[in-house]
Amino acid sequence: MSRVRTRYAPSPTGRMHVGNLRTALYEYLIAKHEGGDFLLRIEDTDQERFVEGAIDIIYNTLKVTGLTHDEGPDKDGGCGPYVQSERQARGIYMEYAKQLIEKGEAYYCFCTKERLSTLKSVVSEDDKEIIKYDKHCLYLSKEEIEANLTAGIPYVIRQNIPAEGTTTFQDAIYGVITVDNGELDDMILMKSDGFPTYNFANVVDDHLMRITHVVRGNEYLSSSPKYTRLYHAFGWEEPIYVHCPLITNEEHKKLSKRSGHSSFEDLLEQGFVTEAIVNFIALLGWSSGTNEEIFSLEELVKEFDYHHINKSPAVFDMAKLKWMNGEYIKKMDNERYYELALPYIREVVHKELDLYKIADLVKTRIETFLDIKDMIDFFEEIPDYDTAMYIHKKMKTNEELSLSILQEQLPLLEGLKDYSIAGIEAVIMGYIKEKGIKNGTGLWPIRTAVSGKQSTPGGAYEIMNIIGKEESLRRIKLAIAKLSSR
RNA sequence: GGCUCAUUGGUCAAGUGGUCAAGAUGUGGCAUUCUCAGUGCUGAGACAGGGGUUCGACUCCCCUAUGAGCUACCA
Repeated sequence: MSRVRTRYAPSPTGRMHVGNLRTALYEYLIAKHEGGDFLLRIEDTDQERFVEGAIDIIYNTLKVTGLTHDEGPDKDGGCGPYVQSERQARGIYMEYAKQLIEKGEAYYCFCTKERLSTLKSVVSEDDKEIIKYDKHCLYLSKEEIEANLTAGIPYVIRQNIPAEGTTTFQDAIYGVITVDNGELDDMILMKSDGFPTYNFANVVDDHLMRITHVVRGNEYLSSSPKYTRLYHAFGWEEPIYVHCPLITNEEHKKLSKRSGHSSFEDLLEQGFVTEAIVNFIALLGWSSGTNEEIFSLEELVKEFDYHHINKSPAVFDMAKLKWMNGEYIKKMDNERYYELALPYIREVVHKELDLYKIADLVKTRIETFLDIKDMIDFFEEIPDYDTAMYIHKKMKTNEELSLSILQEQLPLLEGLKDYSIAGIEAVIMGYIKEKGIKNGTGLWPIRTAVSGKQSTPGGAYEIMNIIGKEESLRRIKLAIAKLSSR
């Protein structure tokens, strides 16, 4: 068997859609699982949609996710160029298109947009249109074609698909699929601007680059027969097709920009880490068959068997991604964690506090980095809270009791020299023991007083230690004032 | 409208003729804890419907329903 070669062939049109990223991931995994090659090819045949900077996004995404390509525009492996506009400039596509014309498998078409539009027919009020080319130009004589060509009339080259018969292809996931040729449109291979369409360039390049497994989203399933016909027309061996199930939003519709989390960049902005994103999308449409769900890229390479890819569409479930992200944050080594978390902490904490300690506190409690802000804002400034917060049935405490507890603890804390967590604990626990009250009864008022929050990351000791003695006392006195003037 | 594909708990999913139909996430409860988180235990929750085939169907076939994708000089 020949060496496995897969390719990621994105169009530089903007952000990295998670569906595309998953395709890239699967392509990488299929290749690496077999020790094969993973190539990058830029499909920039649509000049209209080209977005400046999009290529950088592609490179950067592959880099940060670890999907390292073996060949590509920046890594020549002998199949270059790896950018379709450059290949177009070399006349590669036109050359092959002409081969097809000679074989009668394609033909020049000089039809204008106007004529084409008369072919459209509106079937229902749902503006569903059937557009099928009528092969008008297929019947042009050689002389007419020559005349048109020399006259410089714009043309496209269309694939010639017979009206009769059927076309069958095989997909590794969906099995054997057969369609009537009558259903297939004579699709355009070469556009009037001299560029190939995706449909054509893709087939030509996949062959020239010796791609063995073509992985793509299942929105291409219905056009696959046309590609099959192209391979047959050339007499080329078809690659193994691996069509992946669609990724949808909560409404079960194709994930689009409107969902707000359709791209890799969106997710990064929303506080997700790359490993979690990769892990999560790997599981959208694929399962290892075991109960394991947390996989590093290396583990995925080892485990990935594309035959286990699912057929049905998968909903992109943010709740589960968040959970998984939290798992990754918890396991993250501190150096990287601080680097990622500190910027978010600095957004809300401007005082001279030990931000590392705050980071430690939230590390096991956040799911995304965006969770940090609301969790730690009280370190900067105590919020204006309601004294009702001191009423807690389970802690067996209320406003009166809290007031007296705070009043009694205040002098003890004022006299405390060692303001370490252990030092604070010793004083407060000493008080609680002496009074013979529940831990919660003694601690609830304090934690509330220094945080002004119902819930906080960490307990009273940790908070007091971080905000320091002076600020702790200020907040406790404030609490006493609040409770007294109730 | 036509074509193609799909259909196991809310979601991701295991499962390929005989299972009390895994697991995860989410969700309810209990316990532990100064709150939160976490951890432990525990609960509820699924084979779209109808016909076949078979001794026996989640698993195979057909129909229906529902959903999705495609139907561009976009990919």
